[in-house]
Amino acid sequence: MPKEYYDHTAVETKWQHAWEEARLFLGTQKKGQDLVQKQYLLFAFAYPSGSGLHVGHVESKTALDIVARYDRMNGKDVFFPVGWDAFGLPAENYAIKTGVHPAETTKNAINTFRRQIKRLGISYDWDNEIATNNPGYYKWTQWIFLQLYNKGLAYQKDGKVNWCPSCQTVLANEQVVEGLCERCDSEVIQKDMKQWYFQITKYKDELISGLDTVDWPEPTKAQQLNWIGKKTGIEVTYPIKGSDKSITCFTTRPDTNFGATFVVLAPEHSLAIEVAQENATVAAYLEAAEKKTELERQQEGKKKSGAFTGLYAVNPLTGRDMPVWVSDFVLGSFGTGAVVGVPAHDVRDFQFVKFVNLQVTSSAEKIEVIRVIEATDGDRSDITATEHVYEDDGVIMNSDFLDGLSVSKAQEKIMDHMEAEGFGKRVTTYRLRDWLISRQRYWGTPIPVVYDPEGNPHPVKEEHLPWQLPTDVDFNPTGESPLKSSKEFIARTEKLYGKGWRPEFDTMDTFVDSSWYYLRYVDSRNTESLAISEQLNKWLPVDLYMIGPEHIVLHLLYSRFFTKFLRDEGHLAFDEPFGKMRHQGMILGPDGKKMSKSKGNVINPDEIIEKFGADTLRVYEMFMGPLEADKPWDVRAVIGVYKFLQRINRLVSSPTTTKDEDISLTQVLHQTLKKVTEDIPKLKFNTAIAELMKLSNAWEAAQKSGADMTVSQKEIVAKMFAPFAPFLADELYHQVTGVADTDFVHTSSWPVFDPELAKAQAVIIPVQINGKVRAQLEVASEDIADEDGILERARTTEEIQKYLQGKEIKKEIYVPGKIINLVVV
RNA sequence: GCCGUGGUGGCGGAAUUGGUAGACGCGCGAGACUUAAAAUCUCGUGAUAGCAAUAUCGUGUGGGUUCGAUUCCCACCCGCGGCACCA
Repeated sequence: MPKEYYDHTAVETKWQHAWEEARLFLGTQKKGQDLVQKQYLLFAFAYPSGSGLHVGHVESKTALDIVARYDRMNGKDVFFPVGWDAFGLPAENYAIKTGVHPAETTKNAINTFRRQIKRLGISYDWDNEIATNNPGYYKWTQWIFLQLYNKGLAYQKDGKVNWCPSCQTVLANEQVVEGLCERCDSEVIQKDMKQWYFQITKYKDELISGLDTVDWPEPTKAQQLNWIGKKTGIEVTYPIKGSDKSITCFTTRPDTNFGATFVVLAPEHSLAIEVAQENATVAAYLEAAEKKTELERQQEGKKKSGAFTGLYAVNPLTGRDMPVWVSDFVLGSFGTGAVVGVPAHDVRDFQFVKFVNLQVTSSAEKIEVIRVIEATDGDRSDITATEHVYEDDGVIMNSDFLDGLSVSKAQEKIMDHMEAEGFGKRVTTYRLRDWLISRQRYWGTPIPVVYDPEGNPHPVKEEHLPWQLPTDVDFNPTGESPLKSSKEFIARTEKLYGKGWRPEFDTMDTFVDSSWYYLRYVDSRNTESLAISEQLNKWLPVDLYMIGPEHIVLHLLYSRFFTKFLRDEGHLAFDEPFGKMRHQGMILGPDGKKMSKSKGNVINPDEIIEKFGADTLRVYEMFMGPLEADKPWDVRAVIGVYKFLQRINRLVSSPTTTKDEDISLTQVLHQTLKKVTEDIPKLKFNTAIAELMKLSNAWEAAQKSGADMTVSQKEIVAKMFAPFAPFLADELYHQVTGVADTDFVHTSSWPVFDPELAKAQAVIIPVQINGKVRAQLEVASEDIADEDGILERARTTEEIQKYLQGKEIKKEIYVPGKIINLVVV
């Protein structure tokens, strides 16, 4: 490094230690104290992975740290805690591979993360650090379980669960990705087990309505809504011809029911199973369908298959006989497990008809396609190809008393009619299912339940909490819960509850741990309660939550459920845990692809810090682009930021050559201050940094002509850098002001810009002829309202005159302060 | 297939209640300093044509609205993320 460069390592370690020594950002819980203006900033609970901090962590942590430092300088009470989502499968899998105990792995990983984060200069309040594997924490995870249990919201249920043969554990439906295990990509099979569930569905309607009260990105809300999946539709009952039986189908499009021409049962439907007793074709089909995995059924989605039951259902609207088929494109778990087919207005139905009509021999068995909606372009032609299937809005036709109505009006009318005639019943369905929390794993919070000798579950007594995770455990997978191998665990249970009693051997889904951590922070060392109400209601809800898009559905939904439950229990006085939420984008490798070890495109933050310093890493990542966008890493651009910080250091720390302000430089300074002040709360860090770069350019130019900033102006510059490059900023602040090393730029107050100085002095107004810029007018800012005068000037400008020769001005447009357009012919 | 989201120079990006497209940075080119290099500084840098002034084109593609469109409307193409054939 050249001599004139400041030594980033020396500067950064110096201030890191000075802040630590001064306990600068600690003790912010403020128990028993009033708050000026609270600002609870929360970073998504991080899993301390063995590979250490990732540049993606750096991005979101830095973004929040900028807000934290800025808000503190603006006099707010900032609460910015940190903790670890420390239970989880990776540590257990690592233990299985290497024999190193998960507790050991986790401790080491946390130490690494802690060191890296401190080196980055994130101004966390480490006093409140928590980790979910700490008994002092999971005591309260278990306590919440007991509260849910007492209210009947934690219950056991038998049923098919997703079983991952590799992880040897059960997965929630939500954790199965395209039939594969979310974590290890093994194919998931179905298995019967007794499991613990939380009844999140109790809150389904409030989980919907609460979204109206939070400041979240709209697409995030939409994803939550889709996940909950509230749908209003109608169950229509069709009698079966020549029988006293009937089939009930659920549909959201009853408006198309005059075009219904067939019915399909899921292979799991009871009637299908009944028919299979005497119909060999159907029996064979059911057998084949049962063998298919969820994945196969998905993959074969477009390739329809099925078997005819020989039955006909009667459409009461038309009197038409509708053949009843069995097909696995209909899901047994959704609606009623039976669907009425309208091939003209549903692509899947049309494809099924195509399959059937190729299959059957007699034309009487072929299924008809009847159009009942006229397209918005007036198209009423027959539907003969998949591309013509019309699923959109339009005008109803071929539908007796519905003809001429819009889709939505027809839906209301037909549902009224079906209910009045007694063959339909309006129903609301939800996609959301209860939350399966049992895991047959070691490295998690033990479920606080014991079983009496008859096998009946009983909650662990509260005085026995924390119900400790045993350590004498063989965590190698055997297909059974690892906790079964602990002698201590069983002995403990018998000692406390009696001979023949057994503990629950399953642990909880780690999503349970992370569904309430934001509550614990505000009173993190409390041994009597999960946190006292006064602290909870003082700090929460969270004012800014920064999480990656991968947590949009599950974590948020579960956290919101816990918050609502604890509110109902009287512990919380708010309904939603996270007021404002924003997402950071992904930092991609230099090749524009997602970073991964296998692609070899991973950028290690430690290396960047060593070469260029934490300030450079921070400023670079903030300068890459908008926070929420995915951005590729550019190795060379990092150096550009490094040089920029070196230049700022040079400019601020060089001897001040003037006492008098240079007015134009002062104006630029205040314009910069205005922009930075406005951009930080909007999280528009990339443009704020661009503005600071412009300032350094203007400053350098001013120096060449003999001008300089005054000492107090340099102080403003140092303060503006404090949120972005906190180490350099403190170094410069001390150089400029000469304050003692026990004072810090981070405890100084944010400078206030002068609106007069920040205002542009003169406005450049482009003059267009027929929309093309031909000249520019410089107009003093006090004159911009003078429309006539400005238009006159525009017309008489020399460059404009030549375009007006022999032409007539048809129209003159003046947008004050923005543009002039002369329309000529 | 469905849902969401995005597409702007060689690259990252800036600018949208419709008003000079390309701020800022990277890269590249030329120059200054230097024995030389590094570092630093200066100038230039959307494309095409031209010595130049300048002209024309230009924000994924094709239309439309408008005095004026990256921004609004319609259709389409491509990338990314998510997914549950959800009736």
